[in-house]
Amino acid sequence: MTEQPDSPPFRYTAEFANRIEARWQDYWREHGTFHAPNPVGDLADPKHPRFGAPKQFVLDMFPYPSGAGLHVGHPLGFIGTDVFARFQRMAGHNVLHTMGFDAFGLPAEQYAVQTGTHPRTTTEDNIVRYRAQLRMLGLGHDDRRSVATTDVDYYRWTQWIFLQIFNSWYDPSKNRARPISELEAQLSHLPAVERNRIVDEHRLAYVSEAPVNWCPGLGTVLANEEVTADGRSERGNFPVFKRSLRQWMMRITAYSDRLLDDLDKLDWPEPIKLMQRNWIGRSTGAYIDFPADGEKIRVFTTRPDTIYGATYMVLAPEHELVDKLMPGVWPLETHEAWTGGHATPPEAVAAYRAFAAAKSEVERQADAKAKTGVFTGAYAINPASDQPVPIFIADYVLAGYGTGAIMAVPGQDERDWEFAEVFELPIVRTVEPPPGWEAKAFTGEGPAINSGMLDGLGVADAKAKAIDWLEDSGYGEGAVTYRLRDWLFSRQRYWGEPFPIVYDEEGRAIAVPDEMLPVALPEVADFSPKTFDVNDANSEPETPLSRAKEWVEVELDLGDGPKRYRRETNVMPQWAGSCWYQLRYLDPTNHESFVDPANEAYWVGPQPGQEPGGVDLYVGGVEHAVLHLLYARFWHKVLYDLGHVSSFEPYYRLFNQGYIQAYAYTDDRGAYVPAEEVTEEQPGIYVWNGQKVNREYGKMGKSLKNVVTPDEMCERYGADTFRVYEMSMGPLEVSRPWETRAVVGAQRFLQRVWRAIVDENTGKTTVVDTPADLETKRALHKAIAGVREDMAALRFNTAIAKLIELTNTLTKLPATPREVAEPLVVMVSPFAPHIAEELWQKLGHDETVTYVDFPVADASLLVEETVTYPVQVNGKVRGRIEVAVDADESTVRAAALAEVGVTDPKKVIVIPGRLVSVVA
RNA sequence: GCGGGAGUGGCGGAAUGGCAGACGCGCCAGCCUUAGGAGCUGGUGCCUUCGGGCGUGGGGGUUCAAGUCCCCCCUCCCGCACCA
Repeated sequence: MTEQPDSPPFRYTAEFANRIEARWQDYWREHGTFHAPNPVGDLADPKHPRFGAPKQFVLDMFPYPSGAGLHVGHPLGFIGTDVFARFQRMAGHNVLHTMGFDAFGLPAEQYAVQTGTHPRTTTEDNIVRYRAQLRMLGLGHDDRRSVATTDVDYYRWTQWIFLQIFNSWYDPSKNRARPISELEAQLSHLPAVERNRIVDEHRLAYVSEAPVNWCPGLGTVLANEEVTADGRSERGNFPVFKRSLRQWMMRITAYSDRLLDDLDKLDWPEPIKLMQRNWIGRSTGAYIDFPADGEKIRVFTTRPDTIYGATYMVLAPEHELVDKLMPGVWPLETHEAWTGGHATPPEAVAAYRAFAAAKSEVERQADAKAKTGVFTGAYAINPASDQPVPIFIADYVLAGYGTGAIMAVPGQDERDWEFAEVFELPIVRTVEPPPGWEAKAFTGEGPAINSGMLDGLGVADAKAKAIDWLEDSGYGEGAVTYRLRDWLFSRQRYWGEPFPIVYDEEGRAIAVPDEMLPVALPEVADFSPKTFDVNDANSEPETPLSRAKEWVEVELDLGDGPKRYRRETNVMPQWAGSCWYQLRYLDPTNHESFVDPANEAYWVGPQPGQEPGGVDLYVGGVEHAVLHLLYARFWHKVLYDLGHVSSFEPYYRLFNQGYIQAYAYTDDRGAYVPAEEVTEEQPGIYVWNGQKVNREYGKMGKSLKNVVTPDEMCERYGADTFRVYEMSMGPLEVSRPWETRAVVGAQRFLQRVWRAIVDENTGKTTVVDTPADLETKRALHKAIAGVREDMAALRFNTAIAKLIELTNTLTKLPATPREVAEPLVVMVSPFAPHIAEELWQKLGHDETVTYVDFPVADASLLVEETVTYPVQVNGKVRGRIEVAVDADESTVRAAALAEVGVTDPKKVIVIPGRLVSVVA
């Protein structure tokens, strides 16, 4: 943006802003302005003005330093936390705010593969670039505390925490994790081999052979949370297949109840809590065993009260008992519809299995309405009614949930009803529907019928009695199941934390002892993963580290003399590093432990009114609702159980910022055209280069040709303007479109602030020491009261509106009184810190504005002398009256009636200070 | 299908049940100016016969008073998706 040569030399232009911004950024760095003092250790500083003050730990979600760099959407949350952090400093808090980098993971590796450079090189370059972009925005970070997950000093502790998890087990009787040594002690009477087997089966991090999500396109397995509903990888959108593979798992399911119940103690948005609750998916009910030909078919049900209505059973097609129970020939008089037209049960079952396996996830969901299945030829006995019930297989029963088998109760379950209709199975209602009920299955509340001993009981009582009966008779037991599965923790990639695990000759996983940490990621000739055809479900994962032979084969002395071991060649998933980073921020230079207990207790320990402890404000996007946020809570709880931290939740208050989105434009061929060059010729008619183009709304991205970068905004307007614009364009939690041309409004505001205090021609301050008039004082204190409230509630957009209003009253004055200028500068400083520092200095102060007290409103100036009441007649404003603020109700009433000329009102309502409503 | 969130000027958005549209963009008029992607001042919901009328997705309701509370419906976004 070019300025006229004759513009005044001290006008607040973009160039001018850029000059002072660079200067203040240097100042902050040199003075360590944003260093937050720790209670103990390297970062303790008793001379700091906030040493020992009440703390505030303000945290941004760990960014991934992408090769594409930042666009204007990325810093929205970062600026929000910075504004809040600066406000909290001025409100007297010791504020910890910093930023590190979640730098391991697939994208870095993929980018490195594409460019042929080492992931470390690209990652470090990206971090450098990211840091420069962040610095330019004037973020008040304590840069001493910044960490990257890829730092060896950092992942040394990630490995240490992994070993803590590996070396512990969950004791259900104590409902917490305990050191594995305590389990070993309990089992000391057993022979070593058996003891080891039991111990290894109980570890919170364990190896298991189990069906996992294998993604050939990425060459790695994925966690359930990383697979979308339609069976594709969240990253890259490649097909994902279920394969049974030997993999590392984390026993997060042991924590299901605590992860669920402790949500109630957190200050999080309800939708996020709900998403976690749904993901964990606790259901309470019972296991019931149905005898069948010498076997027992165990089902899970949430409605044990309806057992008398179980008229058939359904197993998942892959259920292990199907082959055992299935007879070679159909029983006599088998219903034609049940056989699927096949001559024998084995043929029918094989055909159905093939049919079900061929369906994609998408097809299966699309077909959810039409129930399919086939009779196995076998019968079980309903233990309550003693009736034989046919056993079907059907794909509406999922192998992965509950026991992979259900008792079908068509009377009280819509799916079972539909299936029963298709296969002409008997339907028995065991809960009496309300009179006039004409629909099919009835899932509501009502008395039990056709249910023997349960008849007449309500649903809850019937459930309890049914469970008692099951437990007494040995047919089952009350039970709770969860949707949550254990967390698949290994990845067949290069760019991740190596496991601190070796295998001995027997193949037993053994922890690398603490003193041998870190296990550094070795250099390899080829760090690219073995790639496969994206649809090659039968391909075998091959880890890049397995090719580093001299690293894999290692001789170690683990206490019983030097022996040969083989290293684990999987690496940890990207989520590992972000499970605990906020703790490392607290004590980043500590070499003795991952965080000193005193520093942990000070920054995130339990507080009055904040029982779980944790970060005071955590800001980030909603996309991590069930991934990072669930994993990090789990790790934190393990650390808590083992006594390493005093808080039992990592993030006390969570805030989801919205996204900045953008318009993109396509021409007739569907090709994107540069959004910057598109003009709106008429409302709704967009033109580029003389041709009409179509507008779409969504993400910002290179391929959409609509990226706007903070770099370019800083250059064209200055960082302060950019910050003010982003904070003023709407509430932080709401997504909204970017509009470059509107940024100028923020610049005009800062220019007016500048001009209210500084002469544009001389650069000298123009404030006067004469007191402000009463009206101006009132405007100031009204602003102070409002801004303070808005800041605390993260309502930055309305806070800025109030500052603009205050500034606009000042521009009408011949000169700005100092007693208004100073608080204005202080209140502006969280949003526009550079210009605020510059103005603060011009007002004669030597020190940074960072630790100046935020103004407090004088309550006496918030009350006006007179108040204007609108007078409504039958709900419409018909006039207004001005009366003394302390006028009593009858005075107001009389004045109001006189004003609107009503002599005989039916009713008059006076709302003190608000309005008068007359019913005529 | 279930659950959650949201619908307010041309646009982003303000409004403890109490004057709808704060603040900003854009637009209009004026000032300044060498012809402005600059600055300043003022205006700007819609309709109007200039009295006023109508307006917060639609329709009902509660109330002196509803964007806000209640009921029904529509649209969009997000999550889950045959979870037994």
